[in-house]
Amino acid sequence: MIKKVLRVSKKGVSFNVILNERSQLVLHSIIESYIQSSEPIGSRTLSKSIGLSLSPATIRNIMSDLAELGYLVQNHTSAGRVPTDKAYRFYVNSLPPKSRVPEQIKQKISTVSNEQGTQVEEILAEAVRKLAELTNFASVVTKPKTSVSKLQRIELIRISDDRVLVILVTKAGVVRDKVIFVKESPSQELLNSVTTFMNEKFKNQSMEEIRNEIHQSMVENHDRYNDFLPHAIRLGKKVFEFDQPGEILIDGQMNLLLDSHFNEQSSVRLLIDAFDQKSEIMKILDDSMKQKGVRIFIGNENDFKQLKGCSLITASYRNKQNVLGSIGVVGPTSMDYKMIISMVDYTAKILTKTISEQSYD
Amino acid sequence: MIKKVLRVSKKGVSFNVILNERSQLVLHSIIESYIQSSEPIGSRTLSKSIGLSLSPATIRNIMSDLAELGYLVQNHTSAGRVPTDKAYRFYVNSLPPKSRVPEQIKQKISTVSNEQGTQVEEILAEAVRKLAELTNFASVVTKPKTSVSKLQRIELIRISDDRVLVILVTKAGVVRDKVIFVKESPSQELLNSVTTFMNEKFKNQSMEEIRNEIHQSMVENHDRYNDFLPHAIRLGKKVFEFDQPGEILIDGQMNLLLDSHFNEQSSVRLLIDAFDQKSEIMKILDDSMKQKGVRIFIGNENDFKQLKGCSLITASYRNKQNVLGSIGVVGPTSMDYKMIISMVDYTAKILTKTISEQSYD
DNA sequence: ATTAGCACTGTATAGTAATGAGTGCTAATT
DNA sequence: AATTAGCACTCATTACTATACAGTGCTAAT
Repeated sequence: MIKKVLRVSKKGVSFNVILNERSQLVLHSIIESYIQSSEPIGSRTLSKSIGLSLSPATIRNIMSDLAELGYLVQNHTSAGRVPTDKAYRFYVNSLPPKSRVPEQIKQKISTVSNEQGTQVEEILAEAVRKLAELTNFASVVTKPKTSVSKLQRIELIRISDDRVLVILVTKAGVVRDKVIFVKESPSQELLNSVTTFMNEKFKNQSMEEIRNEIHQSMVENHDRYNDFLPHAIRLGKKVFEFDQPGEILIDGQMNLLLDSHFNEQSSVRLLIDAFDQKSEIMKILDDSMKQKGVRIFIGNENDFKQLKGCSLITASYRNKQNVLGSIGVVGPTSMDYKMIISMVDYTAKILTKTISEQSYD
Repeated sequence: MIKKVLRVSKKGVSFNVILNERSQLVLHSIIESYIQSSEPIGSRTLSKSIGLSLSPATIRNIMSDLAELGYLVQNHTSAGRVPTDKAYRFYVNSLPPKSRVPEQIKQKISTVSNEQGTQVEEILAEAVRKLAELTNFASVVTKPKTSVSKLQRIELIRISDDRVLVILVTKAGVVRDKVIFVKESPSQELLNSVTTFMNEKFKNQSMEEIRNEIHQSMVENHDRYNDFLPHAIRLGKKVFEFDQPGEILIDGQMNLLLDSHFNEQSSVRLLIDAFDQKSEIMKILDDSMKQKGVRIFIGNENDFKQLKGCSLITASYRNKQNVLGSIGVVGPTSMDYKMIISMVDYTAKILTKTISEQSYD
């Protein structure tokens, strides 16, 4: 027992040792093998498959060390060892920053609709579906945040005495509609004036900014203007209260249920609930928007218990001006990271390209 | 062998005999018991639980007859018998036309949003979710058909040189938007004229009618009018090409995967595919729109193989004028029909009520 | 027409033994 | 000092057997 700890601790000062090259290689091999087969690999087989000519016994020693450092666990005494989240983290960190996407995969992803006139939401739906299909896991995408998105056009349409239909078009090409209820029963003429006014005033501002500005106006200009403005402001307030929760598209949850890694345990229920709630997943995705490139969340790294045993690979997509949202894949921690990462990355790029072309500017 | 057939055939002329009362009662009991426990019931247990005092042996004889008539099957020699689709059909037909919905269930369903300003689609989403949750099966609803729905308002908005945003609002309260591409780069003034024109002309007509009328106009008025009309017509044509496929919302597919009736067999894959395709399910739902009240499709009755082992309970919902769509539940053939039927029925009614209130007229 | 009784069938369950993959440790080897 | 061979041990998996049991079908008795 003590002997082993010594053997390892000799390599460095701290116990959180940087593994020597050989250990790294062994760990790497174990992980890749496990990713491929989903089965623990034994010392003998590994000794053959690995490049170095090491005897099973040596490998066993190394594995024992790795276990002690928390990279591997043993489900029961006589079973092979299985990588931990820590191991996967080590693995993805050691991965080359860019790996090539196989040409055929590229093609399949590229077919994400570049037809003219496709709505952003449809594009997202298609992307997320493709991703789920290709990876055989679940895939997730956030819709463009209206709050950061800039206003392209607003329209108010009277549809009945007490109802006004509001249409917001953002620069990102997202159309959003909502019926608001009003007591004043405004005429279409009034609405038209308000519309023109708003389109002038709020041109090129983000929803967030507009909302703030309206809030300001309500405080400052209270009862100071003519008959028209209060109307406009009151309407405007309602209009920009546009806050939809759960703006997220999911596809391929089924894949997870059918995946051998999950259907054994009853943890599936939890996972489903996680998808149902959306909010937690949303949080992670939002988080990943703040950063460029691919982000990887492994197992318990996100302190969201329900995703135990899952990894999340995400990448953000944007248009010419803004980061709009992020798209990702949820799968077992033992997923094929190389492949999934490159797929997500590539899909996000295609999304960015397609949506930029559709944007209004 | 022959003896048994005789015993049965004596009761009536044809072999598709109307069961005598006692046989009906036995069959009924078997089915209800199976629905409850999902396990084949033996002659002894049945003999006790059933009201009539019949010995197991007699029951066995009756069961044997029922089997021969195709109401029951035996999975293996020494197993109890299990109801067939035919049995379920018999069962639901014998059910009283209306059964009460338990008060607490009513309450849960009733909470389907009656807030003002909720969009129809959100209402549907909520209903279908509730239904899935309460039944623990999958639930399905078709969105209101735009084609039969009457036009409330149309709006054309220029958002860039070559793009026009079309907003259609139907009387049912459904808002639909689409970006169409135009070569002529029409001014907003022109669009406004077209809008006014269309709103006048097509008031209170169904989409279907409008489409036809436009088609007519194109043939008849070819080049005969002033500068404006051709524009309008050409635009109009594009506008009313609005034909979205797969207008269907699904919830609770997961429930089916987790249901003991399905996760054994690999037929789950098929079921999932069925949901993915949507078109077949759509067909059944559309079918059920044509008829009032609750409809029930048991197992292979719909000649749609993928739904083997499933039953579908549907009911249509409407607004004041039209039947708009239908909502339903998909579950195993051994579902609790009484309960599910009343739930679907009640939900459809609530939907009708809620949507009627939201409709514009 | 109904029922009691008995033989028969096929599933499910538990217990047992054999197999085998894998480890941990010790002693020998390099 | 690091590596390796060898051996004992553990534990999951599999196959096999025996037993129990739920249920039927048939025949003969009521």
